[in-house]
Amino acid sequence: MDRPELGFLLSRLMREVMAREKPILDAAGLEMWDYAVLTALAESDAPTQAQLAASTGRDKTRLIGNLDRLEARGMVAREPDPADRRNRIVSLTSVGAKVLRGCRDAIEAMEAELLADLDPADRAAFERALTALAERSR
Amino acid sequence: MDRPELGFLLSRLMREVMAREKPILDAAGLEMWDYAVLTALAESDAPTQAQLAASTGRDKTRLIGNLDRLEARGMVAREPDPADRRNRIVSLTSVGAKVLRGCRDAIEAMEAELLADLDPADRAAFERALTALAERSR
DNA sequence: TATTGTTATACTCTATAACTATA
DNA sequence: TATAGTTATAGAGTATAACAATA
Repeated sequence: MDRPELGFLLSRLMREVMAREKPILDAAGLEMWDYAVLTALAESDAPTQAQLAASTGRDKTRLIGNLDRLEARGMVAREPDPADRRNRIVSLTSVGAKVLRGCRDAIEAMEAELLADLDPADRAAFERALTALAERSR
Repeated sequence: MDRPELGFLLSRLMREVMAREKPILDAAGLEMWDYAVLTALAESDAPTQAQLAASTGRDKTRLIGNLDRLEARGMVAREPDPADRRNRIVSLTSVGAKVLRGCRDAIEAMEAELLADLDPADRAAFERALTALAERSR
């Protein structure tokens, strides 16, 4: 039979990674999307919610529920932009940054373990190629 | 900021691959899951539907709709196992094999194009590592 | 009684379209 | 009127549990 396809291999690996991330996020009381939002905000504040939705790939209406929960728990702040009060500037709070840091560390450790058995050269090439390929979907 | 995470990169790439596969499958009138089922059956007939569900990662009840459609279009056959008539042996028909072959060729071409820009050594390492990693999720 | 396949029900997630407040 | 955010509605996808046939 033929070599397995990229989509097949990726979905398999994706399932594995998500399964290993889930207990980490559960422990922090975060959903997968909450985590994606916090990660995006760690890079820089979002000038509008619509922009945050676009940058995370989340639907703008569904993003609201995540922000509501994260704001209620003090992890993000939403403030009206003084220049145009229709916009809400979304930012990470120190609490959010701390929670994010904890998850990120645990996830990095999980990834290191997942990749540990690979030949070091293969591993570097894998990360390089994956980064380059992921760039395409912009 | 930190290096992007595996999950982030994988989901990005996954989205790109799926976007590129969609028009190919649309042209054949197949859903993503139909294609996964045909692919699994190409390797070998499924002795039971439950087993086919397990091997494709699909829910056993939702598999039924896919099989209904594929059977109606003559792409798969369901016959009761003479040894235990509760079981349905699912097999690929010649029509199904032909449709599958067409999609597979188109998808392989799409993948080749997607990977074309990579350094050849990186590409080989990427495929090797991805295959090894996907193996873990069994 | 236990198991395979099927159907039915409820639940979650997603997408679309109204609504409000600002401009 | 146009846009950002919100809410409400409808649709697709998923999971769970009941059902029929066979063992």
